[in-house]
Amino acid sequence: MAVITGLKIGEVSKQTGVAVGALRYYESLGLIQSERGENSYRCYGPETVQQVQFIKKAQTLGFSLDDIGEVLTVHHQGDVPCEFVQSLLQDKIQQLEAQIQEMVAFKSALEQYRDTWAKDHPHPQPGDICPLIETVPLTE
Amino acid sequence: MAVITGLKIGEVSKQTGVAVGALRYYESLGLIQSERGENSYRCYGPETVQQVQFIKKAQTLGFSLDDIGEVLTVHHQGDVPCEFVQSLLQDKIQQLEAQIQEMVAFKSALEQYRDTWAKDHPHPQPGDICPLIETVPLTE
DNA sequence: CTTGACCCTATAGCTAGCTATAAGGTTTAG
DNA sequence: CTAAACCTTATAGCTAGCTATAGGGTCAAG
Repeated sequence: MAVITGLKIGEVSKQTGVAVGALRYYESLGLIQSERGENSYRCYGPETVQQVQFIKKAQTLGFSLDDIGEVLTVHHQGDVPCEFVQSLLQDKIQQLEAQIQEMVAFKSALEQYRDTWAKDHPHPQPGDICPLIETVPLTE
Repeated sequence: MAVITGLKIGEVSKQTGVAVGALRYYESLGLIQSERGENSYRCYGPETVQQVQFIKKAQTLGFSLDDIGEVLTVHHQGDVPCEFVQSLLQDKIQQLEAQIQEMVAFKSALEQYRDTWAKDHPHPQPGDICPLIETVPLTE
């Protein structure tokens, strides 16, 4: 006879390193499930630990809880979500690349301002708060 | 006799392109000031337009409203805040560089996962949700 | 004289992923 | 038997820079 080990939320928390409040939050989002004992305590199966670790791992890859929920939905439909995960990952990589390029361009712009200002300090106009910033164009 | 032109908040909004609510928010943070007419309407001097544009320009450089508040404090103390602005800008550039490096490293890690997975699809373990994600180590 | 365009304050909501708190019920160790 | 250590729900708060809404007062044109 298999011993049915129902885990209390604090035990899941200790085994995964995820805070009790966060676990309840995941449950409110439908990422994990629990039964209730007669005390109304949440009662988790041992597979929950793996599921929570799955969430943590997916988070380290930059997946949002929303993404993870979609992955779990695919899983619960009985499908293997690997293809879906791969396409999500590819999206993340592309978004990251776009953000990096934006940030590099922005950094260059800031360096331009810094260097221009260092060489050729702008002349204050009457009423100026800071002539450096005042030279920045208004982008509408 | 100089004509005293008191601007109403909607006029400042139109001249700067900044929403009325945002202007009230800036005022709540002490970034701009107003007098009140007997109607209790805010009444702005014409220099307010330049001040709001200053805020917008500083924002395009990545300064937070908090930063901008500090710059304005220096200004209101009668000092020219250019040196302070330059040091803030240098900080921004360095933070940006650090973030870019983080993101590049993270992107490489994701690409590694993607490429490893593409070559050598991991074998599902019993209970796995998605073998791809399951191979990610738990970072504690 | 009324209608619409303004203005006011105060509060709630948005993003994301939680944490913290209040106000209680349960269980377990001593 | 009591106190600590759990558990429960519900709500508020955090970041930043706002926007949106409710519920009102004021003002200008026709």
